[in-house]
Amino acid sequence: MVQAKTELFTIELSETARLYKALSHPARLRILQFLAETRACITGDISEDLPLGRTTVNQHLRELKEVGLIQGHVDGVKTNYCLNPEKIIALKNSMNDFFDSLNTSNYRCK
Amino acid sequence: MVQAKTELFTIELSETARLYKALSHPARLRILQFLAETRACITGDISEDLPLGRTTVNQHLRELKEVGLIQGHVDGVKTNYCLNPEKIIALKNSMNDFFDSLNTSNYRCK
DNA sequence: TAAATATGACGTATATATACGTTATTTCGA
DNA sequence: TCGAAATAACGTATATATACGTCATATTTA
Repeated sequence: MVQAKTELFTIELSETARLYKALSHPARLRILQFLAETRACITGDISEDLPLGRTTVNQHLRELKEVGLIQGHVDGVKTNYCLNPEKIIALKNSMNDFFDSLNTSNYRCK
Repeated sequence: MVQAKTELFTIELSETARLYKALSHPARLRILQFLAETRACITGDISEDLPLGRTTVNQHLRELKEVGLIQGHVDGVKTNYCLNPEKIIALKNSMNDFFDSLNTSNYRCK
């Protein structure tokens, strides 16, 4: 086996890393911004706003949904996507916690 | 071509995504914490602290160095690694800016 | 009811990431 | 000076990620 060593780390670290990974692609960041701007929770044709194919965008949406950052409500043929504010705030806090844990305030090298 | 569509997005978004990607692996998060704890800037044998081989750790270190989150000072045969506080703080701010830009305070779905 | 539309699921090709062995290089100490 | 020790560079195998075409399904609406 070459990978999957992710389990050898703290659950907390792994979970944090998983969230960062969800944000590690510009398309997904853009999708989040887009959903925030048009809080109308527009359908999957967010693809109109992106230089990517529909299926690709759908894939990114799925990834964001998997980590809970967005939600999708089926409405007939369409699917309304929207942010999950609670999760977003939780993520923000988690990030700040991590950075605070680094505590670089008095950090001195060497 | 199948990938490299990263260039089709804002430089800012791409850069932000690149930073998140640097944080998307538990080993790299752990390395940052380790460097923060033992602010002695211990050598590359950070590998002692990780369930990974030396070369793998070195690779992660290189990635962190590439985005500027850590620095490496050669000291004879050894290399002293340490955090780059400025960059870390900048990253933290960048993250908060991004999340603030989402402005979920009055977000309402649908 | 039939055709159009919107999606998600599935499959696939290519690019990256991850993990690590091996080798070359550099430096310190005997 | 020579060998040991610490690294970085390089190469490679496997796992994931990315992008997209195609197809099946479901919902409208004509």
